Amino acid sequence: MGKKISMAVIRRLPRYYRYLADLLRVDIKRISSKELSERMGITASQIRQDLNCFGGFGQQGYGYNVETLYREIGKILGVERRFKTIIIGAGNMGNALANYENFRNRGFDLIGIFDIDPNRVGHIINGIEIMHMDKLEGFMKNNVVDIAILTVPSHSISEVAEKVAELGVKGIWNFSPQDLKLSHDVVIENVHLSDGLAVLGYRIKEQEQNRV
Amino acid sequence: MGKKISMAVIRRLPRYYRYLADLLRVDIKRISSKELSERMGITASQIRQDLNCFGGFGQQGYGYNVETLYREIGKILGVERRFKTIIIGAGNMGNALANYENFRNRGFDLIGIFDIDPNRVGHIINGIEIMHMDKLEGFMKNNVVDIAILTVPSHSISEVAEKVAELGVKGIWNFSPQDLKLSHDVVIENVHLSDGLAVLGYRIKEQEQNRV
DNA sequence: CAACGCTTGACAAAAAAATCACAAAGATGA
DNA sequence: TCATCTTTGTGATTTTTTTGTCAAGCGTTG
Repeated sequence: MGKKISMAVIRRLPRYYRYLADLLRVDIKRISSKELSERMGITASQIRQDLNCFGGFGQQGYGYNVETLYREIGKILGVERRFKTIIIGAGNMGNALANYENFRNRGFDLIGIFDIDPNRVGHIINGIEIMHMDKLEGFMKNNVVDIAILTVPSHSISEVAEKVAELGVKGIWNFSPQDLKLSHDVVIENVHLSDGLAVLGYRIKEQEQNRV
Repeated sequence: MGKKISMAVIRRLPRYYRYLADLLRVDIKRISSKELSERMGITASQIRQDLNCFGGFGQQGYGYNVETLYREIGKILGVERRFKTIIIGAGNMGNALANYENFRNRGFDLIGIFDIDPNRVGHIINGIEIMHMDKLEGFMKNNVVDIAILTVPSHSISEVAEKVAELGVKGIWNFSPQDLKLSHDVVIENVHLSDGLAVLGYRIKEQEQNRV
């Protein structure tokens, strides 16, 4: 296993995974890179090359078996593994994420929700009671927590991130507009929703100009 | 204006914009590509090349004037322009987005929220009353709507998207896990939150293996 | 005001990513 | 069974993106 796979490929995998799930749902058993490429709007060549990074799942003259391919990509992404997950920050975004059913299907088990606001503590979201931040340390010493989803205000993001990192979290999903960088070797995914919106604005502006 | 700017560059602009806002906040007047590169964790060369796509904002021996650069990037992204925006789907995610104050600062004015659920209609989010989907068409004929944020369930996403496209929306910000593709020339940004989470899972798995 | 140091903008080089093209192998059908 | 058709996997090629380099220009200092 010498060759390392580029992030560009990895970031496409969830998309393949989604499309394959769609195919399974409508009971399509096999798919060629060509047909998949048409559905996804990328080149067949790219699909073949991407999938080949992980081994030859396809068969000449036949294509790919949808179920096998789905399972294999799932394995690569780690869907078979369960990640114990907590949410810190039970505001609107925390709420929305806590209620997002898809996460469980993808291997992420929500086991705790924390907030600093006493008015929120005690409320139940999606079957889980919101705990006060004071309880975080104790909770994390009694439970293995793999991932912390941070939906706290910008001004406290780095403090909270440091804390969960020290307490042994393996990954952080950061929803604050502030980029996170930690000394610990914790994997971080920054989301930055509004960046996407800004790009949307740019593209609209550009299209309006081009139409003239 | 012959040369076209690559998406790779565009997608970095909001990040520059954020960092510059941070600098302004702490009253830093000037910044060199070298120092900015250290803060952002990218190469100085890339920063200079990116910024140069839009014209020479910098000055030899001095660096970049933070405020000027901030304003210029804002202009490129279209922050000075206002986008009239509606949200369709007042569930948890729609709620979270409706309450996200940052949007207004970035040029996006929320002027309407719609939902199909009669129990939600009439409630007020962030000063705006949720209207029933039946009212959408009338609303869009009486108001210019630039952007529709779609936080509806997957099964109705394409129907709703088609509708707002026909009614003249210029951009769609799609939060459903389903990729959107329309015939109309509407600009679409798909979000796919859970893709990011899946990548986080992959990276954690990978790091665990490498540590062995 | 001259000399020095810093930093940009531009171009060149390198690296990474995407695409092309085709031999090889399995599927299909007569 | 055999010929034909389809489609993969892969090395070569092209394109895109990132990084490196340096002359030229500006600011700063004495």
